[in-house]
Formats: sequence, structure tokens, C-alpha cells
Amino acid sequence: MPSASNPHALSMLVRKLESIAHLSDEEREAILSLPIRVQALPSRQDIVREGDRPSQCCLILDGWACRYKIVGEGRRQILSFHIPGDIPDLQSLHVHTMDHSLATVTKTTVAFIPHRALLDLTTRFPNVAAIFWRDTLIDAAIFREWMTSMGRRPAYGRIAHLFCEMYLKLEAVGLAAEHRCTLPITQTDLADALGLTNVHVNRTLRALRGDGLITLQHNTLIADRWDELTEAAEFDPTYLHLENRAAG
Amino acid sequence: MPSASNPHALSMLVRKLESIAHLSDEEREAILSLPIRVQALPSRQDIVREGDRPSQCCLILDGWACRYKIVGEGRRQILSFHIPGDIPDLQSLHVHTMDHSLATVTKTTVAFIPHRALLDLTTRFPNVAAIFWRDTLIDAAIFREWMTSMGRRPAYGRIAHLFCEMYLKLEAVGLAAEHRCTLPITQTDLADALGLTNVHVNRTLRALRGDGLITLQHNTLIADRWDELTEAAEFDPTYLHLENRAAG
DNA sequence: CGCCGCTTTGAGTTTCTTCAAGGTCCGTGG
DNA sequence: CCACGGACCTTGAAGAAACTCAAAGCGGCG
Repeated sequence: MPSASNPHALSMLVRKLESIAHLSDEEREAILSLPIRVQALPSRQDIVREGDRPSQCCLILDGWACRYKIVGEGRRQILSFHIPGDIPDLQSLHVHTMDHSLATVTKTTVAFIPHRALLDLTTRFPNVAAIFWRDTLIDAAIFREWMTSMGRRPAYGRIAHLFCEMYLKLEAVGLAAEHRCTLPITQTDLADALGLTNVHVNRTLRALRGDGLITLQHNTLIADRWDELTEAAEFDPTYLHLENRAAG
Repeated sequence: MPSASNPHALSMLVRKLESIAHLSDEEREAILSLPIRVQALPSRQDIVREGDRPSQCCLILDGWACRYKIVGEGRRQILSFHIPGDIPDLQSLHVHTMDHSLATVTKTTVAFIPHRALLDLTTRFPNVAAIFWRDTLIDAAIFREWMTSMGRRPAYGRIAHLFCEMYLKLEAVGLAAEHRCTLPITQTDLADALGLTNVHVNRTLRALRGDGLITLQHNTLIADRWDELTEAAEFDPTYLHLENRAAG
């Protein structure tokens, strides 16, 4: 269902950017008038593949996506999860060959924005360029935290840490509150994101539930004891650099 | 030993940037005339610490540095290694609070460049801004590859992969050739970078040596069988995005 | 109702860790 | 010149965390 220009779609991007930096009225207007092509995608579908040289970026409007790499025979590493407001392949503006793939996790609505329009925007508004740059830097900060989790946290804390992170990211764009959020991913996704197996994730989730830290059913996560969850995760939100919490 | 402006120092930065993008003469000149303060540091010394809000960036001129986080009691995760030409804290230009620390590995010479001078440079030369942005994006690509290693490669391939990466990074700035390079890090550093213990790294190195893939002594790494090493690592250099190999 | 994808559980195995003790190398000081 | 100390490397033995393989249970959707 292509759409020439849908202000509601781009307002998701504005909200995301305002969760990490300040936008002037003029900048907000310029972003809202970016040309987009809206598209609905089924779950589990590749959007961009490793080796591609895309000429557009992909803004998530609804649903979840993930970046991943495949190594060896069928071993998958999920590199990040993406929620509405994210542009998971923003790096393709300046790094032309994809070194990983991007796929939907759930049924997803995305908006494609031509590189040309984004580059033009960054030329006219250097401050918007800086904010996009900042967004990719926060992306990198999250990678660093995931590396730390995979290298130095046991499964229990690793899962807890991811839950804390996803909750705060969703909250920052107004998609979660009261320590409750949707988590539309399978245990196998979780395992591939955390460097574990689905079996071990299953057993560790049971431990988290047994300790009363979380409730997780029907794709809904409830952090019943947020403080204990962050403690188990050794979670410090600094790395998310959410300097301006978005209003709900 | 402060120095008002040392063209030799900044030529290391120019060489690094030219290994990932093209610079015009004017841009090169502007970079070479950045104000710097050169400083010699001993090994194992913090340069910037988690929580700091630096007002300058740090260019490595000689020696190695690393970024790291400490979690829990004394568990360390090394996030990246840095070699001459790198600006490991370039992200501090737009992400003001450090979410990790930066330290020397060996005796190191660094050049500090004020944020103000770098921001001014990026304002005057948007293309230089794009190249700096690109550099931080390649940084992120390397994080993704490390995540993939830690999540989905066993110790043997993980070590092999790091060796391939460091060799190519050194080669790209003219600091290595013929599958031989310096590797001035301890087995404990290696362990902390790869999410292993020093004991296990030691045993796995023995296996790599025993298989004839590498020679490693006196801080010198020789990839005796480069092709088998890359194969063991499932190494694909795409993620380094070395589009313009620097001449030696 | 039945299928398919996802979750759960069990049993046995591997990889990696922990703890502990020697060994080697090298710089420093007597 | 040699003894000493400290940092780093090496090795052994035991144990824990996580994996593999396999099967059964659950649940939502067509």
C-alpha cells in the first residue's frame, strides 16, 4: 500500500529522535515531509540481506525487526532488535555494503526513505545529521553492552539485561509503561540474540519466573520486581543515552 | 611533551581515514592543521573513564589502547583494540557521557584534539563529518562481528577471527605485512576481549600452534597458514569496509 | 479437528571455568 | 653477577554452565 507522504508514519521517527535529542520546529517539519513508501510485511521476512547495497533506509512503523548474521551452517546471531521509530539500516547511508541482514520478526509495517532524501536532509540541516549520527552511536553503545553481556554475564543475568533494555527502549517511545511491555519474540530468537540455545533459554526463563522476577506469557513481559530484575542484570541504563524521555 | 601542531602526528590520522574513504587535498590540509596536544602515556593507564564527559578526543599515535567495561566484581570485557590512527573516543563528540573506559595497553603516544576543533572541522567540511561518521559506523560493524564471535563461535575460531581482524587492520595503515604483525597483548587481555578465561585462551592457543596455523612469541604474531586461519575463523573481511587499502 | 510452530522436559555430553600450583622471563637492586 | 620479585604463561584436576539430541506437550489458526 504505497503512500506518497504520511505524516503519521513519520511522527514515529520524530518521537524516536526526540527521545535522544532536541529538534527545532523547522527540523521537525523537514523530517515530517520526507518522501516515504509505506509497506506491510509478513513476519520472518528479510528486508535487506548481507551483501546488498541498498539505496534506501527502512523506518519501522509497527512491529519488530532484527538484524542478524548467519555463520557456519545455520548458526544465527541476532545483533539487535528494532521497534517502531527505529531506522535499523541507517548505517547504509555511509557504509554501502550490508555486512548483516535485516528481517522482520513480527508482521511489520515499514516506511522506506530514499538515501537521496536523507542525504539531502542532512545537508540542509547539519544538526539533523548530527542527531542521525548520534542515533548510530547509541546503536553502537547498545552493541557494546550486548558484547559485555555475552562475554561476561551468565545466562540468567543476560536474559534479565535484555528485558530491562527492551522495556526502557519501548518506554522511551511511549510503547510501554508500568514495567509491562509486549515481547513478540520466540525463545529461539532470544537464544540467538544472547548467544545461547533455545533449550537453555527455556530453562533459565523458568528460573526467572520461579524467582518471581517476571511474568512472561502471550508475548507480554511483566517485570514483577523491576528492582530485583535490574539487580540480577547488573543493569545501568546510561548506555541507552536517553537524555530526553519522551512523554507517554 | 606538548606540541602546538605536529604534522607527523596527524598524518597517522590521514592515513587511517584514507584507508576507509577518499580525502580531497583541502580536507587533508584541514585535518593536518588540527590543534593537538601530544602526550606519552605508560602502559595500563586509563585515558578516559566510564562516566566522564570529555571535551577532547584521543588520537593514538603509537602503541595500543583498548576500550573496556567492568561488570560485577572485577570481571572485565574488552570492547575493542585500537592502533595508531584510531580515535577510539570519537563517539564522545555526540554522545557526551562515556559508557565505557579507554585505557592504554602498551606504552602509548596519543594526541588530544579538542572537541571544539573537531566540530568546527566537521562544520566547515561536511564530507569530513561524513567520513568521521563512517569511521564510527565501521567501529559498530566490528562490534557486530565481535558479538557474532562471542555468541556463535567456539574459542578456537574466536581467537583465530580476532587474529585475522587485527592483522588486516594493521596492514591497512601500513603497520603489518606478509601475514606478520606485532600483538602486544597478554593472554588475559585476549580472554577479556573474547569472553573467555586466560586459562582457556592458553590451552586454545596451544591448539592453534599445534595445528601449525600461527606462531606467537615475543609479542609477534605470524599467520603461518593464513588461508587455514581464515577458514577456522570463518573470516570474511567485508565488515571492515576497507575500501581503499592504504599503500605501505 | 488437525497441523505446525513453539515450548517444555529428560538424559548424557562437551566446552569452558575455577582453583591451585609451578614455571619462565625479565628488570631491578644488592 | 646473581638473587629477588612481579607479571605473565603453563599445566593439572575437578566442577559448573551450557549444549546436543530426542521426545512429548501445548496452543493457536485454518
